[in-house]
Amino acid sequence: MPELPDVEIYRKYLQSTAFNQKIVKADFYCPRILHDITERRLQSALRGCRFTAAERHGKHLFAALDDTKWLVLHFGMTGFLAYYKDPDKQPSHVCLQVAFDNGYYLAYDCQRKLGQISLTADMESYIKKLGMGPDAMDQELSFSTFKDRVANGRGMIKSALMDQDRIAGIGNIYADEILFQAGVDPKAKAGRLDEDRLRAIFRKTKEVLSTAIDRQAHPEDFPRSYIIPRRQAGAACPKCDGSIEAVKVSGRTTYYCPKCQK
DNA sequence: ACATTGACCTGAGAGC
DNA sequence: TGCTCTCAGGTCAATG
Repeated sequence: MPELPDVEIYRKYLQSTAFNQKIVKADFYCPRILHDITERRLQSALRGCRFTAAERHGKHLFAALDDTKWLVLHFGMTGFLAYYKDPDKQPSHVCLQVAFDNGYYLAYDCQRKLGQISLTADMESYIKKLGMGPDAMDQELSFSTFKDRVANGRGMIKSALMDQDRIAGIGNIYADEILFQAGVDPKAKAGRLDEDRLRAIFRKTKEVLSTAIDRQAHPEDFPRSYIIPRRQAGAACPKCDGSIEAVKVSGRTTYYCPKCQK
């Protein structure tokens, strides 16, 4: 689930729930999710601290601990956050549970355990180390930077959009939506697209992602012209009288309308 | 340089 | 009802 819009919603959720409360305890339930850090070190980094800020870069969430270090959360395919007081509200695949002094808990839940939890003193260098490109929603991201990063190579445009090293934050389903809204064939060669199509993709990237954030990433609340709520082969295209087809692009199932996307 | 495949994990849903 | 099969919104490494 968690692509840029979902992680942005988690960021706001964290901000509006767990901020500025003292952490009294942290419990870990799946060691494999820890990345380059031991349970002990993370435990001692968390205890006694408060979450004081939350930033997002691509699909990564950075939660500041007393403004001195960052808890880094990546959600894999199935991760999410939950804040609750009643232990009955605890979700079923908790990997990390933080207890606060007000009696509430914050859980990082990840059913398939494909996410990662880490710690860093410096967010910028962490991002750099991972080789991530600029965030897709970064206000500073200009068309020319976007073009330089995305419109090169012989690969397909959908793969380029999903490549976190080029632009961070776009995953399988939002790549499909962006290309559907831009009217571009997901298999088109990234390096062969003309200026107009690239501009359309750039514009739709911002538009689709911000629309998704506004709608809380609930597909049922997306505009009627969106393809995301209709991700099945044979579904009616929301823009023409054709129908949606499923194909594989870089191994990922891709839904698109062959009539609208050339 | 790029596409493809399989691996990492677990569970939901389809089909029988 | 229960079994088996396929698939899932992410990423990485190995292979062609």
